Amino acid sequence: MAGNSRDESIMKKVEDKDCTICNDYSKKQNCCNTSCFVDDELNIFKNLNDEELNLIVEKEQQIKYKTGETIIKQNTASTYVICMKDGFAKIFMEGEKGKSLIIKIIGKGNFITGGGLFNGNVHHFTVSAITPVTCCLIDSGKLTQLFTNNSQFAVELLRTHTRQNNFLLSRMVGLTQKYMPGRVADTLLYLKNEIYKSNRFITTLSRQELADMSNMTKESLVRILQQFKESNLIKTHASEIEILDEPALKHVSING
Amino acid sequence: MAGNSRDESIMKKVEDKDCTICNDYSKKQNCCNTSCFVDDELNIFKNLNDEELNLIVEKEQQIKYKTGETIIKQNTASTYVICMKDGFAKIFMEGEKGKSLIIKIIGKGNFITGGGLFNGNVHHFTVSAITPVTCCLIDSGKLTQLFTNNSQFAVELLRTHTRQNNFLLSRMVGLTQKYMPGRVADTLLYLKNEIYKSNRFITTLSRQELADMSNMTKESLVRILQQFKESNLIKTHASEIEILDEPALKHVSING
DNA sequence: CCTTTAAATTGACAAAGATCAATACTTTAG
DNA sequence: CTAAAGTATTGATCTTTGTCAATTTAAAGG
Repeated sequence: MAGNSRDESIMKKVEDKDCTICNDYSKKQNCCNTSCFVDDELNIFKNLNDEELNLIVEKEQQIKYKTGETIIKQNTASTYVICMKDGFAKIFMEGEKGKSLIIKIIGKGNFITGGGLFNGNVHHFTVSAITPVTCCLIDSGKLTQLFTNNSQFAVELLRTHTRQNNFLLSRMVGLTQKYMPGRVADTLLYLKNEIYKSNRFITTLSRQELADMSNMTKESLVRILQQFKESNLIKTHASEIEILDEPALKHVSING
Repeated sequence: MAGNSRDESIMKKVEDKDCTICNDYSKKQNCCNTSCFVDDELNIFKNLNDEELNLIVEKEQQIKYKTGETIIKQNTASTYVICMKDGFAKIFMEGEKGKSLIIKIIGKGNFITGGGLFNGNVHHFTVSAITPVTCCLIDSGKLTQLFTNNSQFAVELLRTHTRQNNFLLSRMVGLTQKYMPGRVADTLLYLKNEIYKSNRFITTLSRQELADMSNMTKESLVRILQQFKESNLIKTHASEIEILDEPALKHVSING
């Protein structure tokens, strides 16, 4: 969780440059711009025209967070929709007794709208950076303006929310009905397929965080990883994890 | 789960009448009509004008289900939004190994849109009647039409979805981070405050179903109820449950 | 390179919760 | 009213998972 001074110094360097987009020398950070939005199926802004896109990013700056910094704090209100431009963050809920439950990891191109859009704007989760993060904060008031003229945009937002809903439902069943090995298998497959997109990856997630994703203690998580290693399902060296036998992990996920 | 023949006979009688709304004697069931929608804050149709409301209910009939009948089956596609007109239903997920997790109970005035609205229309949960149910099935294609002209309606739908999202998040934390007494307390408080709206209620939910709401076995649920009775938090006679000490139950919910 | 601190791992033990089996109620069907 | 079937309750026992303490490994700062 502690700040990382090497990352920090690199960031400072970047921040010291003037805005490369608008060339306003009074600005020490890049502005947001339409390139902030990855051009994929999940982009809620994909149906907007240039004029609409510009309305959204107008006057917004990119914000940078260091590893461990809180981007959104649970139970506080904010009127931002966040678009991740670079880096990874964890979305998690802080329960009583200091326990955390990590709902998902977000990366480049992902949006965070879940909180209380049109609904009091209170966020029911905390978002914090697990690597240095660059993101755009878009005032959600601007979204409302778009609704009037562009119903396709509303459909897109609704689609995002039903998708999120279904994700939460399947996660809920997984967390409540599977034994520990099944839940750890799910976490590993999620990281491989959704986040790092590689069989072998170096993660900045600690064992405690992997445990928070799998709803168990760090000790239990370590023991399950150990079992997986002994069965040759995975290989690990400190923060590097390699999936050796995905079919077997899937089998554990379903039957474990 | 088995059908209830007394309920059935009553329903048959109702079904044999002609439509009391449109007086079309060829119809053996009531049509849907604008009175299907309860006039409260959660009504997603509250901002529609008469013309729009009529578009929605036009040609739709009320459908009746018997206790135990399946209204929506998990992993099937349907293009309906369901509006509950009478009775109660449970929304639950069927996991592997035959285990069920009841997400919530719905009653008069509630809508079911969660599934895959604008998103493939596949429902990720099963809905089944826990009492005789009357509901309207509204073709979701009609909703799309409304978007073009009424952006306020889109906002309303989004609001429903963010609310559902936040509900799922808090339920997820409750189910994963609380001990059994806390989870049972949550279930009882939910039934009292959200469903039956009375300290004393007779429920058609079996102990198994109460357990499915609390993520535990029926035996464990019974034991916790027994403890609550011994501590004078509740009183039970078969299917009747009475909350005697709500503050204490809330205390168990938070600290249990 | 060494010191200090944090993170990861391991083992022994305790607690929470599930399973299994037996018994007691309730409800339904005749 | 009574038998049969389903549901609820209880106790004994086993499994899963968490807790605590000790040890090892890795990382950060000088």
